[in-house]
Parts: sequence; structure tokens; C-alpha cells
Amino acid sequence: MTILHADLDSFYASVEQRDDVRLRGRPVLVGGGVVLAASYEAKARGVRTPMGLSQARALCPDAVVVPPRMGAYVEASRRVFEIFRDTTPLVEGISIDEAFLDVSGLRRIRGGPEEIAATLRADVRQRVGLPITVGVARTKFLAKVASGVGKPDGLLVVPPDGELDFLHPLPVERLWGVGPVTAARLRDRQIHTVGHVARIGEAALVAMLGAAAGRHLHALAHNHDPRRVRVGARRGSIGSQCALGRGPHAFAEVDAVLAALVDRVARRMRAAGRPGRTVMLRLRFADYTRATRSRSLLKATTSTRAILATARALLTAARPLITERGITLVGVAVGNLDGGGAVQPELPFDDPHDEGLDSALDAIRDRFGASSVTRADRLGRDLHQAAPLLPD
DNA sequence: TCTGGGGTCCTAGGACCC
DNA sequence: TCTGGGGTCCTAGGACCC
Repeated sequence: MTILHADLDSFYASVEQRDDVRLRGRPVLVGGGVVLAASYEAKARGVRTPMGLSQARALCPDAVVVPPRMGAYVEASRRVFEIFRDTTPLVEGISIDEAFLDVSGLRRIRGGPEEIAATLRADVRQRVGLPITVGVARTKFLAKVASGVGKPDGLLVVPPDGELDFLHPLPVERLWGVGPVTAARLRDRQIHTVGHVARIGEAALVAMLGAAAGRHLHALAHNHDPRRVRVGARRGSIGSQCALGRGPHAFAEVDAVLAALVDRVARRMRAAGRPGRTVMLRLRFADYTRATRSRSLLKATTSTRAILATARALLTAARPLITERGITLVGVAVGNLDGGGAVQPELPFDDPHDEGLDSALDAIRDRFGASSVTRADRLGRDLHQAAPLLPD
């Protein structure tokens, strides 16, 4: 098996630099309240995502700040994925700017993996105007690590006979699935490199990190990764959320934001033809602690009314918590989405134009003016455009 | 480093069933 | 009357990814 991991560099910022010559060679920050993407010029000064914009400006006073243009990013992504699929039909999208490509068996048609990867990079540069890094290896995991090490605008091939020599000196943070918490746990035991992880027994790792994480890490450290490139995976939930700022926020205001979020989520579900059964309410409080509440319906639905009623019940039940801790984010998601294939023609009309609901949402908007509801709506439009990464 | 919006997967207890 | 192991679903929380 030969896998490519292709990853666009500082994607949003690169699109901005592509579209405006004045931004080239300069530190560019894409974002509103926080940095969504930073160009390499900005990263060199210590800017990271998601960093507050004020802090990023302090690090990099000459940075150009650009609001996100989701439409442009989605279009660029679509064109890049076309190039991926021209290379091989076995493409697994990971996000808007990243994919795995299985190029096993293409040698006779398109040459060796290094040649395929070089052609891919040149195509993306010529046809879309963006820098992209490609990692090449025998496994998905190692290809992903290789692209990370190869960034920016690079090509890194890990030869089959040099895998552990490449892998073992790397810091544990390079392993996919090792975040701040796991890294800290390993560091506490003086484990800093992948090679060190590889020398620990699986049982010890499981005791340290839990069954799944321990086994996962053990396997990765030995470069055991049998996962295939999966084409056509579908998302398992559809959701939307909205940060509210420090507050305070009246309960009615939170309720209004929730209604707008449900409205948007249900629209996306109907557009995708994916009814769902489990409604999840997500809350974040002033101290950044979180809570989730969920309830499963008997039958999957795309009805705004049904989802809203459930979400409201969950919110009302959580009201004491909200009063006590103060709320800074509200989100709603619907999971247990009905699977694919079967076309259900009535679905798009499941929630026909509902004047009662429309007027209720209008009333909420009137009452709360432009603040939270409108902001959530605008955000939602942007995000809706960004949504179709995985096919729904 | 005081933190956005979109997701995935795992853990763990309890209910319930055979 | 006292007892088993296996399985699924639900709910809440948490780590992680881009």
C-alpha cells in the first residue's frame, strides 16, 4: 500500500495571499475574534490558531487582518479535490484542506509515488495557485506524520526500509491522537519521543492512557496502521454553535439564539436529506467548563419544530446550571443521522414553509434586535457554505 | 495562549433484553 | 430463590482533530 497525505499550507491565509498580491510575503491573519488561519510569515512570529486576535496583533503588529471568505475557500477546496480525484479515485477527505490518497497500483500508469506526489503538487500550484505539502508512506498514519514534518510547501517520502528511523526520534506530540493531555501524561513519566513510546509495553500504555488510546499509541509507535483509505464516508452529526461573549445573558436571549441555531441545523439536515434522532445541547460557561445534554427521539426527523421543542426542553432543564455559572456558548447538534442510500422523497418537504415558526423566529429577532440572533445567522451562512466537506 | 465552529471517537454507568 | 454472561441503547463527559 502506498498512501499520500496531501495538506494545503495555511489554507485560508494562502487563498488570501493568492487573491491579493499586496498580501504576499507579509504576515496575514484570517479571522474575526480569533485567528482562524495565519500565514507562515505570521507563524514565524509565534502566532498560532486559535489565538485571540488582540494577542496575535501584539506579537505581529504589522500583520494584515482579513475577515474570512468561506465561499472562496470552499471553491478552492473543490478545485483541489478535483485534482486529487484526477490522481486516483481512492480519495478520503479529512477536512476542507486535507485528504488521504491511495496510489497503490498506479505505478505503471503514473510512475512511482514520489513522481505522483510531485505532479500533484505542481498541478495544485498551477491550476489553483496554492502551496500544498504531501507526505508519502506505506500507512495513513505515517503519511500524515510525513506531511506534518514536510511543511510548508514540501514533499517528504518515507521509504519502507526507513520507517522507524524516521519515526522514533520524533517528539510524541507528532503522533496523531496525542494532544495536550496525553502529551502531559507521557511527559510526567519522562517519555518524550516516539521511540521511547515504542519501548514501553502495550499493557503499560493501556494502564496509563486507557484501552483504546493505549493500544492505538502502541500500534502507531511501531508503525502498525492497517486502516484503508475510505471513500464516501458520511458525517454522523450536524450541528451549529454560537459563542455569546462574556455576558451576562438573559435566559430569553439564550433561548432565542438556540432557536436560530436549530433553524439552521434543521435546514442543513433537510438540504442534505439526513433526518436525525438524537438532539444534543452543548453549553459552555463563564469559567470555560462545559456540559452537554442529549435526548433521543423515537423517530428520526428533520422538523425544525420537533428539534426545537426537544432542544428547548434540554435548555430549560439546564437553566439552574446556566444561572449559576453564567453562559458563554450555546450549541445544538443532531446525531444518529439516518444512513444513506435510501431516497426518501418526502423528506425535503418534511417541514414545509411554517408560517407560525417563521413568525416566532421573526419575533425573537425583533425582540433582540441585531445582536446575538443576527450574528448567529450570519455565521451560519458562512459555515453552511463551508459544511460540505464530507458528503452529507 | 484566556480559547471559534465544525466534527470524530472513546469511556463508563445504567436500563433493558435474552 | 438465587444466580450468569452477552449484547444494545441511552446519556454525559472528555480528548482530540482541522
